[in-house]
Amino acid sequence: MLKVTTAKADGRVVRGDQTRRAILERAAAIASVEGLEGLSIGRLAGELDSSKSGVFAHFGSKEELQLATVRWAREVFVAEVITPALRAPAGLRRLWRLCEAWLEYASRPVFPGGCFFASVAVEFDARPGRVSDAIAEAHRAWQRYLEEAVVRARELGELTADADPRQLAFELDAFTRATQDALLFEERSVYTRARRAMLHRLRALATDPGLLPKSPR
Amino acid sequence: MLKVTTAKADGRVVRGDQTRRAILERAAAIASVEGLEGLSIGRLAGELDSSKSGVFAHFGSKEELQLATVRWAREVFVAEVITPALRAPAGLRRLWRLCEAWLEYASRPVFPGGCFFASVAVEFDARPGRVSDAIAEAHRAWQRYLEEAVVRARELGELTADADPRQLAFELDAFTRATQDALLFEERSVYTRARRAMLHRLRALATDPGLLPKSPR
DNA sequence: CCTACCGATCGGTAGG
DNA sequence: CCTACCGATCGGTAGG
Repeated sequence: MLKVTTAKADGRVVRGDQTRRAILERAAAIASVEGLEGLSIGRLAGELDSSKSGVFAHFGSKEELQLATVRWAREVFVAEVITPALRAPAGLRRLWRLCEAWLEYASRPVFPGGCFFASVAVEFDARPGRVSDAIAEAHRAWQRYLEEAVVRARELGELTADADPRQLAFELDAFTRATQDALLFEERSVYTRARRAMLHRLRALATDPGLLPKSPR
Repeated sequence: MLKVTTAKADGRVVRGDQTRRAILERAAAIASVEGLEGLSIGRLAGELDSSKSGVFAHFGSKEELQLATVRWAREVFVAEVITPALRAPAGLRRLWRLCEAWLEYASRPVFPGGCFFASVAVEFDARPGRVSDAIAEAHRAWQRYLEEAVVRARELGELTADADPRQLAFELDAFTRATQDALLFEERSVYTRARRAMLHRLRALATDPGLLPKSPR
């Protein structure tokens, strides 16, 4: 107990947290390219100029490292996509900003392998276990968030009453994920294509298309 | 040379081909779940009650095994999706059969991990090399095939002139791939959702909606 | 096709 | 946080 206090006092806990964050940042980047199974503790240590056991000690098992990486990526996703969209007024404009923020997040790219969740969701979709569950939960949360944004836009009368929130969220999500091809083909035009598809779909259901951008970029 | 002839005569080459096909069938099934990197020669041998070197000898390297598996999966895809659609008359009906055959292929499922190409395309999208190239080429061929089906339907006057083939192919392909969620969430309703999305999109562009199925199933 | 092996790397542990 | 190690498994080879 005294030791913990001492550790805090001399900054060791703070340094430990910074190291942990540095590990997770690198882990998420690697996993977006190589997958969460392809992510190895030895390689991670090598890239961070640390020892294997030094990395290992922060998590206790590979599965815990994977789970912590999923949680970290989720925080990045919220900061990059959800938070920026909250600056737009609720309703259709926020729904659109959500779509646009996703495109920016995927195309910048924030993770070198494109959207972290698009990559690992496919990797774990046919595997059982806690990591798969955590990925599925994060993915579902994003789809629910999109769906709720549709519901809100409809409540505000900015989408027609016959817009099916679950169906529309599915379609918008499908367009975002299809942009993963940009990496495989090294062709960025797919982001424009996704943007056009989303805009076209929303325009058809909008009561006031003026709330959406004018031209397909 | 004489030896080769003898081998043919006593059926060894035929048996070799059968073994090779059995290996590739299993390899494609494993890879759709674990990925083409997660596919190991040792595990493959174990599942086939063979020895590691017995499997290895058929391909010479892991990369050649991966390439042969991609070619095999491509043949399966053609037999399951392209060939059935050719029974429909050219134009909008064939385009629709193509979409429907894809849904059946993915949902049956032909591969335990869903669509083989949807799985490995994401796995290899940020990696260089021959395997990635082969996957990209197969994926592109499917998109081109969809696009050509759109062009043909438009030439026959069954789709309006303003239907953009590349854009429409992108959107239909996006809906097919979003069905991969069915495995992650263990929820088959996503196939119905994809079907509805495709049908809705095609109806809006069809000059005679009577060529498409009446009700969204 | 087999057994028997190679060096490298994996996740994880012991002891400090 | 480190070095040094464990058994298991990887892709690949030798020799038959």
